[in-house]
Amino acid sequence: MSKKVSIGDASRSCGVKVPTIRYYEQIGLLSALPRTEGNRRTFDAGDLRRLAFIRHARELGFEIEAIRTLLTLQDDPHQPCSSADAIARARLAEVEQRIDSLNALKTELGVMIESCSRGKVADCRVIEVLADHRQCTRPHH
Amino acid sequence: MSKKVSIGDASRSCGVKVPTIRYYEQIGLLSALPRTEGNRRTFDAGDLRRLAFIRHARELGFEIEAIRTLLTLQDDPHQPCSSADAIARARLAEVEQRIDSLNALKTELGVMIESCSRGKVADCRVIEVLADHRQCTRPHH
DNA sequence: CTACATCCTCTAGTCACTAGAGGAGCAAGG
DNA sequence: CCTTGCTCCTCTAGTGACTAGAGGATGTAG
Repeated sequence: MSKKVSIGDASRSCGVKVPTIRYYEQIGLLSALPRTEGNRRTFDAGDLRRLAFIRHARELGFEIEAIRTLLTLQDDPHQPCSSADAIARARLAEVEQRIDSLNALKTELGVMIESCSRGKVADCRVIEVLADHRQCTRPHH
Repeated sequence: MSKKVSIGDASRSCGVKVPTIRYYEQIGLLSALPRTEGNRRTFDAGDLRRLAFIRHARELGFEIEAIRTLLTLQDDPHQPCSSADAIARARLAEVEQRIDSLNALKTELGVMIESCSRGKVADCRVIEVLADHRQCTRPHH
């Protein structure tokens, strides 16, 4: 009934590389896809939605195991969504921490580059700052 | 002459795990460390500096190969420091990009969590947003 | 002298893919 | 019908930067 597409089409329409799709099937993130007579995988609209879901979640930095949980939740819409909420919150916390440390790093790199005299390595602040942790602008790590 | 310390002491003083130190030696990031009669690695002040340099650079997100380049620059202070500068600049650009995309992500996760009705999965915005890319607050990816 | 901590080497596992070999299916042009 | 060339298949191995564990040797404190 519904249109079936090839792995190449699925790849193009969802923006997930062909080998990655096969990998997702292999690890059971996509359930075993039906094959044509010639042993080629076929994707229906549901498979494509699932694949797009995975892609989007990966882009947001969710780990495969977290996505696996989200997918099982999605498969049973009568469960309370607190698990999904918890996963998203944990991810948010991670992201916020990462942003903080990247900001500290940005400052530090900026200082390093600014103060590089562009002469010889002997005077190079990039090397110097890396060599001596105490020169960090902030004791962030 | 200079005090020699064990791998455990080096680990504690530099904040790099013991197996990681051995790994760095194995890949040639630390040159082969002298051994005691009992075949134990010994670290002098120079080795510790080098290790601290590596640790710091890793914390700043430099890749091993970039660090290898930085270390060879450090070993020959008469070279121009433009390579070190270029590495740092490239890294800064990466960091800035990463911060931008994490900020976009943070917004998105925030919206997802905010609007989760904390009911059943059927109504859960976390799942819904992940399932449908078009609901993203910004078309950042 | 006996615990026990620390060290050694070596292999294999992690995560999420990515690359490549070697071969089969399929659609279009000649 | 045949060839060209694309897509697809499976399988194995490689990536980066470690981490875990087995199995054994060495060093140190009581």
